[in-house]
Amino acid sequence: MTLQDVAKLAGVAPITASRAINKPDSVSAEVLLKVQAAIDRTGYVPNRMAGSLASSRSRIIAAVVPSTVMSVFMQTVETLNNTLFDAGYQLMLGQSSYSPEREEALLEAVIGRRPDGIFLAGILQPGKARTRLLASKIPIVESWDLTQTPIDMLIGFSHLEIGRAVAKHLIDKGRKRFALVMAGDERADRRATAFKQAVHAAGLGEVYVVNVGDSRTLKSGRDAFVKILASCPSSNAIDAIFCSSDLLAMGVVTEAIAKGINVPKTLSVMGFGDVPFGADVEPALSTVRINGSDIGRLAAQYLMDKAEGRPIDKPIVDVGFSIIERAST
Amino acid sequence: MTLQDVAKLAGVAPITASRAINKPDSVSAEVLLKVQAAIDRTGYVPNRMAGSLASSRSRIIAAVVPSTVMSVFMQTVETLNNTLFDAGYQLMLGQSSYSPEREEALLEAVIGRRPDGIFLAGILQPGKARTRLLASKIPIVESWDLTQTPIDMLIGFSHLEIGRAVAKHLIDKGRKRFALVMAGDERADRRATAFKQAVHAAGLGEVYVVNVGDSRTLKSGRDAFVKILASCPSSNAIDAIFCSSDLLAMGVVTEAIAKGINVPKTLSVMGFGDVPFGADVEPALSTVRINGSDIGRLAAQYLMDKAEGRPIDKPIVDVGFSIIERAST
DNA sequence: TTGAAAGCGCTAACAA
DNA sequence: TTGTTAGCGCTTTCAA
Repeated sequence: MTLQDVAKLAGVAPITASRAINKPDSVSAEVLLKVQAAIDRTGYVPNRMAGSLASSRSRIIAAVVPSTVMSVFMQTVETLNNTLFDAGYQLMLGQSSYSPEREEALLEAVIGRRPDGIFLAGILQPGKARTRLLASKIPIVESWDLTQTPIDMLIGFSHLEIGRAVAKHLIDKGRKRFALVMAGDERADRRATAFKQAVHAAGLGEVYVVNVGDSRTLKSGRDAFVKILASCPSSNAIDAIFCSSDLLAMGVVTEAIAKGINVPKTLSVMGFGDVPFGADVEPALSTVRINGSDIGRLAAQYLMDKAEGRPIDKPIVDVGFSIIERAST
Repeated sequence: MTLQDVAKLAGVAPITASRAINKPDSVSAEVLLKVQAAIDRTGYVPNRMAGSLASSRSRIIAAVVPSTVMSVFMQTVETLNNTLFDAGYQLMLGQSSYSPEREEALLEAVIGRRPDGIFLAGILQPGKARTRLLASKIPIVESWDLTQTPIDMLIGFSHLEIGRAVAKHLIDKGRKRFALVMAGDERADRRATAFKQAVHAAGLGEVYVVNVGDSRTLKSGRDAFVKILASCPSSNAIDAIFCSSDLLAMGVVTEAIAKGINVPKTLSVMGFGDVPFGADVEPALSTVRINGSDIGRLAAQYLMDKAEGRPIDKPIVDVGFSIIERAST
């Protein structure tokens, strides 16, 4: 079943059938009816692959994320996908699994598909992939971070500001002894750095840091808190912990409660990411909220606008964040 | 940059350059070197869209899931995606948002892309989309359920058996008064039905059911438990609850603890899906584990095998499930 | 092992 | 409003 067949059945030229399908307004009512009838009779589904090749417009957007299971990026991807689909686009999804090599291979494969746009969770460091992407002229949105030199467009927020804001929040609560529980993640490192600076600027002591590596689980949060308890003298106990994800924070809270430590009376715990159920656990988790849906929606809009030749008036957007104060602080 | 350009630069015919790229073994070492050099010099990335059209092999697999955020299907999708990528395939991801209309539109769009295979989270009910899919001859894996009449291939497990197994587990623990907390989901309904039958067969009383509709959140679990408390006389209180997802179960547990009810002493709670952190909350959550990764890996294998013309010797596979007993029961 | 010719199924550009 | 022609960038088929 090809457009040819449908056109023949409808008694029109292939291009007329094509127009009836893609730009129904540009065709007479009579033709529209005949083509529609032919399609219904044959069950014809246009081959978008061929259409893409002929028009150099694939109507595919690729998204590259580090991971998809329990990932803070998925809300963004979901909204991105839904927004794109409603506009006639499809999403190709790639996972880099936090590996730069894999990310590079992924990007190479992605370029081969000639997508009309690429969404990146994060900012791409200089390297072969970045050079390729730059050369490809494909519209690109980097995200979840800020930089003066994006490849193309950028929709993010400042991790430094977050570190400072969280420190301020905890200091305002009267906390004095801080710890950080962090996954091995460059963005988390920057939040941590800003957090430490703010703590020092307030004249408060050393910040104790636990790095959980690539293990972003609730269990790691529990383990990290055990480590903190073991390492810090109870005479001068940690009274506030900022974690690089909500799941880690929930682990810390779980372990603290299991050890009979009151959250938030004795210990404040703060997460990052605002998982959907953070408000409903006991105690409800204070956290940093990023509006992932906003990023997804805006990214879809930007990518489609650029692909369709519309101008982007603000290619770098800071969507900000909110400190969500709940029971855990 | 096209294959033409690269071929000209290398001093060979386009088809020879194509072979150097795709079947390096079928080409002399000398040619390989020249083509490789030309590619390196130009930064050429083959246009897979054109290749797909010419060869009728897109090396794209489409996956359709109800949702992606906090969804039990994501482990499957992640493994599916990784397995495919390692074999040179890309994944297109569609979300039906639990809407049959959207699913139908999605499937239509998917067919238009001429994927080499389609993965469906769940079983497709008879209807227009199913007919289309059947007619398209595209390899298809349905999943997460069992049926005698799949569209093509099937990798799943029995929801009836799960309902029975969970009932047995709770009855064996000496529980007598049961409730179900269920999202509006046909598969959950079947688990519920089998659960109720097993309870009745054991001579135990009516099962109290709370339907939370489309709200699969921890909050809904909490609300459901409030409802159960309000509706069931304390003289004959519910002592075991089976939930249609782990998140709902955690909500029930959270609310129970908040109300001073001991889990599991006074109340047993069982989830479904085995979220990654279920083992690490307090109390650890008993649940039904589906090996999502196995499903994803096998689905990728089946889809690629069929796409590449290899025979499938067992097109219907029951991957089973495990009852994971933890502290909450 | 290499190449020439033809064509995958569609749409852009132009003409009627 | 409709049609003709040419071609998107690659691979298949067949021949050398």
